[in-house]
Amino acid sequence: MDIEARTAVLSRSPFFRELDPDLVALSAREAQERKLAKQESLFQQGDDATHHYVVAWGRLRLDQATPDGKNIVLRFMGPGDLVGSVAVFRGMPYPATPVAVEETSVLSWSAVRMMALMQENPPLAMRAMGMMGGRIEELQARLQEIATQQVERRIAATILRLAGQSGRRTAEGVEIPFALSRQDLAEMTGTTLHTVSRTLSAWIEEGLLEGRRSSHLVILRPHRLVEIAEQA
Amino acid sequence: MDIEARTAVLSRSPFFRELDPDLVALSAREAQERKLAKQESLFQQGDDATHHYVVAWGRLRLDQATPDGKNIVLRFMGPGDLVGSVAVFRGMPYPATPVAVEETSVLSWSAVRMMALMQENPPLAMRAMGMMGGRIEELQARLQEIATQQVERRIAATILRLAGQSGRRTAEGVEIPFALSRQDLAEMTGTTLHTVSRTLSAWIEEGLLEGRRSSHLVILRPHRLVEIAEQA
DNA sequence: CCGTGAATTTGATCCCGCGCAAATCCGGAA
DNA sequence: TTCCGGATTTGCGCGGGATCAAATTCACGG
Repeated sequence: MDIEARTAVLSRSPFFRELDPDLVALSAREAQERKLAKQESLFQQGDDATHHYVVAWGRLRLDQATPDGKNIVLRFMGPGDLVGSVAVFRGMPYPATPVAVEETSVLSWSAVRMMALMQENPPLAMRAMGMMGGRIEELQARLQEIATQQVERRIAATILRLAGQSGRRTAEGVEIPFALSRQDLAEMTGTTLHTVSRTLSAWIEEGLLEGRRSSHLVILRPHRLVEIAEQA
Repeated sequence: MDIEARTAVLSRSPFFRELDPDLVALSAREAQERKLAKQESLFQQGDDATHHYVVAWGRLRLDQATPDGKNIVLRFMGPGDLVGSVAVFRGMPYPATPVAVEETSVLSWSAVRMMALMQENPPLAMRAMGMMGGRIEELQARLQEIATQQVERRIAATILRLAGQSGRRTAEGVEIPFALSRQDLAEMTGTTLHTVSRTLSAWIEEGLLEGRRSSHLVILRPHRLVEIAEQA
């Protein structure tokens, strides 16, 4: 990817968007690019946090392994999303593993270099805080869901959240544009793939969704899904 | 509270600790103090986020109301903790309500003033990011617990987390130095007060804990509690 | 010191969703 | 085209915790 392409990617990312063009250009020039094959990890949970990354294109799934061998999906990340920064700012090892769910390209900067960029460009630091704040609010919302709502509502809310973050409007409805397994949804909602499968089957039956087997999910009746997510 | 007392409070807070003394003194001088009676709220969920706060003394419980009238406890905050900043950085309304569980004093700064302080003092901005990162990791850990572990383990983990954040070593064990109801624990762990009550009763019976009724909880055998939290 | 009410404890029952098992269905490799 | 393996679907029975109920027990105001 040449510098222009990188600059274009960065200026579209929520992190650099509308910041000083010189800063964006400089950052694009200094970034290292890395490509990941499907299934490949950007780094491993527990590794020292040495770099900040921004997804250029593709899709990552952020997995957290539990001490007892289970796994939960913290989130999916696409173009423009910031990866690894939380750990770098804390000076702690990465708390999760980002895995490419399709071929993916990321740009990276070393911790020290990004620190310097932020110190020289306070607006960049403000952006980083805004993004971390967004992550906190998302996590709080999910915690609230899982703590108070039944499985069906959580699955609906999770699908809607994914649609809001990455959904693409198509002729039939809103498509979630990447492979999302029943297992993934189970690990995002704190349930089992069995329950997710049963729930989605019912919804597909009902004409609410489309996406049997491994095709991408398409929400045919978003409003109805919102009703399920909010049902009193 | 006079300037010296404020300065002392701030220099002990994780937010200002070991930063430039002039900055700490300036911040202390500019802060507004506000006292809250027991049960009083600092602000309401949904209010515009206009100020950053640091707890000087006392204790706040951060509550999040769900759309369907339930409530969850996001965390407890004590001296040195930062309140409200997440929302201010996002430019969104406060997502939760901090309620004083005992008489409490907070220091505050307007959003613009704090922004200026951070832009002039990058290390302060870095601190803020570190603290937000800590919040993110805590939320991720809780999400993992609630998504994968049984209630008993979650309650144990929650008590241990509170002990780690605010616990005081006493002759008998580790005390959680504020009123923490069964209901509070239930709203932190995603269960009901009934289940919490049963679980704690068993632990008290077993000599693991102390704190029937509304006295403060004391962990008599922390190691045993860790075992429960980590039981395979 | 007593009465009142909220917090806690405890009991009994029910049911959502998990665990286990098995069948089925594709996607892709050869 | 066929075969293989992982993903998905579906059935069934049990159990952890929720729900519904009620009894206790303190803290506290008067």
